[in-house]
Amino acid sequence: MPGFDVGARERLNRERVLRAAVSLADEAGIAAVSMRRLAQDLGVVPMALYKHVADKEELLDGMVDTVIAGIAPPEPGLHWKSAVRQRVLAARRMVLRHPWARQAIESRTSRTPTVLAHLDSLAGAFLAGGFSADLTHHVMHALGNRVWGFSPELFNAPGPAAPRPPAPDEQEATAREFARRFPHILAIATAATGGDLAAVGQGCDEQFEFEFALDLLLDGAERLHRAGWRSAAPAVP
Amino acid sequence: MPGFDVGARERLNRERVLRAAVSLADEAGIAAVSMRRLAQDLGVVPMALYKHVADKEELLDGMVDTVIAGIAPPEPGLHWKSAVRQRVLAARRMVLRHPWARQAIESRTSRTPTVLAHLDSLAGAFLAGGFSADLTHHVMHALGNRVWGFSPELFNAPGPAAPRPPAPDEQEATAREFARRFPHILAIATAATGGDLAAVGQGCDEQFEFEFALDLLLDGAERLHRAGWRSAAPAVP
DNA sequence: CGCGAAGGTGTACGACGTACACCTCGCCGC
DNA sequence: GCGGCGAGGTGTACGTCGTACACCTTCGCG
Repeated sequence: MPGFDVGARERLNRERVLRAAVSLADEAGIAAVSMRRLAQDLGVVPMALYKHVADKEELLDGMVDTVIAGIAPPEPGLHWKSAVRQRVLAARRMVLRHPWARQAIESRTSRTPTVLAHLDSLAGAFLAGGFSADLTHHVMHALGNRVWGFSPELFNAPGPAAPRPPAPDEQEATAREFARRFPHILAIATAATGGDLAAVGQGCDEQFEFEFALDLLLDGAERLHRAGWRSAAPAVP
Repeated sequence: MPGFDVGARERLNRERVLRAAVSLADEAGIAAVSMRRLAQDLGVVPMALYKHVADKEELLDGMVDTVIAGIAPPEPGLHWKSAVRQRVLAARRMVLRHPWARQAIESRTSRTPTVLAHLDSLAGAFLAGGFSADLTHHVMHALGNRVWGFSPELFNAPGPAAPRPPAPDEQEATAREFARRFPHILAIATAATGGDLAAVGQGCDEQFEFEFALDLLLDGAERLHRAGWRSAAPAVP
């Protein structure tokens, strides 16, 4: 009965594919995003996706694009530092909503217009604040991945599940061994918990670390800017 | 004829496996490192590798370990800043020798003893310089991936080959469009080449960017240290 | 009404990681 | 010498992946 299929799914298009992929990644992790699984979620045969997306790489690019496009622009008329800060923290909120985005962004190689637009907006804030293009360039590099709202996890990034919970006695032995081999790590890890040794395992306040680093960099930028920083002149013509 | 196979390959062991994997990655890229291909290089059947390595994850961990273990420690008795700088730049030389290491490190989730030893040594330099554990902790986070000798590539990381060389006329149109949509990017990209528009495509001086960021962070750290920085005290007991 | 293109299908191929059962040494105490 | 035992290497097989290619269906438009 053609024309009668009540629940007939509407046609696919690029946007529906990307949104489904983002949802799938949100719910089941980026590793679960395979062409086959995604097609299944869309009630369609795997090869159908290839009519809307060149290949899996482009799918990932599109997913990253989709979430980056949702980063809120800062209010207009802000001081450059606040503008940058707002935009970066907005990016961070996005990354916290889509934890897979961190890894996806890191693995992307091409720079799509959406990605460029974000970078452009950030660069624009510095330039509007009177920074030289030169200094802006270097400061953006100094920010690094923080422009995407994340910084690398230096210490713990335990996967879905920790390998195994050790027995209490061997845990004690392990801790002693750790303290002997990596005393400085122990010192700074303990510092993060205010001296509470037992709390060391839980990692640190990521948000604080992120803002600490962001401010360190922005303050450094401000100091250079005020000091009239310019890159060493190349050989004069 | 047992006992007669003149060129009999000696037995495998974990180290031989890891070294072969590193060589393979050096020569053919990290994507070429599959259990099957690696086994072939070693003249052995794929499953043989599993007697020396639990699974592919552990292989990658081992490869990262192998190269990190080769990072030169800084000379003793250095000022903290020089010590950190030397060790980080040594890490960078390692990453430049093994370009795949960047991606591999980023994708690793577990922190092996070798990895911890590197971090510990770095933390130790700050602490020996009189930094509080607290400040050291935050500064290490601020350094982020730079402790491994790389910073994220904000702009170009073209894969093995650029997608395709556009015809000159459409290139001109593309450039005009780019300038219209991303004026700030254009400004800072041009700055990096000293105003040479034609040279924009080649990216920037990565080494310079790396050291710029590193120094920005280290100088910021030094300023905080000298100012007697301490994290906001938690509610007093 | 008919046709061309856009969108969806079915089948198939060659990778990949790795579970599991097996074989084959080399070394050990006897 | 000898029996056996454990570490190391093998063979086969399964399920998953991305995607090439030929095909069919549906829709919009002249």
